[in-house]
Amino acid sequence: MQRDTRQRRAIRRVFVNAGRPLTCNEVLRYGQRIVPSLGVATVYRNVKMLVGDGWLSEVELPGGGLRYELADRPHHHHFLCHSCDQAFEVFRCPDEVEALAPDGFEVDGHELTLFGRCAACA
Amino acid sequence: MQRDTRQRRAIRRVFVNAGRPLTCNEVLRYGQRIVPSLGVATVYRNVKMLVGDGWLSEVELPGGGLRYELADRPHHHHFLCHSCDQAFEVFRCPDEVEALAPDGFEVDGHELTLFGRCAACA
DNA sequence: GGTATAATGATAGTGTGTTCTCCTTATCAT
DNA sequence: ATGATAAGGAGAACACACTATCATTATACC
Repeated sequence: MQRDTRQRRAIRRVFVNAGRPLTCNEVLRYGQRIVPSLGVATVYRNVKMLVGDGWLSEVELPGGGLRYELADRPHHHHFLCHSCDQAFEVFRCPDEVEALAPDGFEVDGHELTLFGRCAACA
Repeated sequence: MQRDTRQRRAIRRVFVNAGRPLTCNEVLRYGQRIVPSLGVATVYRNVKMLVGDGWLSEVELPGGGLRYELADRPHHHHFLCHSCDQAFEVFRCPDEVEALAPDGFEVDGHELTLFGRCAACA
């Protein structure tokens, strides 16, 4: 069975409100504003489950540390602020990037990450 | 003082021969073909030192795990094979990627990673 | 409301990648 | 060749991100 707990609702709400990829740690911090007792294990468990359900998708940006975002977002890329370490979405995408690979290489995806300072930090 | 040891020469040679970004583990494995007794600590120590000297630079690709490559390479991007987990260089680059950032964001770098299967794995 | 049990949360445990310790070895200036 | 000491290597130690354990709590069905 699947129960609709306060914690799970809080975690989903955190992602909907954030509108950017979040680490489990960020989910924990933001989630605790809604449900103060929220624990790490619950965050990891639920994030994993939501990925399994196809509601979240994993985002791996340079710099390590898995992040997660809503799975239903249109194709986009990311901006990583090296001041606050937050990731943001970038909706413009250069065309035909996948044609850049050397001959003989099969491309099935790409990730473009811009680095710098976000609007809040700049 | 700085001594020119067999180990250090081997590590440099590994990078020159590889022509692609390497993890410390890869450096260890390849280096041991030249100096079989080569140990992990030595690899980490020397890689760190070579980065400090500006001879190597760090490459952070999605998926975690720091890689290192020769610092004097011209601007390029990377291809990450999800079959053998090796990284390769991609020398073509879409222009003006840094103009894609949202307003108010200061961009000072970018990383474009293509995913797929390398020529050897495909 | 009562009950079965899914889910939580504190904490211990795990795994992986990296660094430290410390004794031994090898390099280089003499 | 000798000696001072930088560097190496084995293994212990560490940091961290994540997972498992298990007693307790809360949900949802009756």
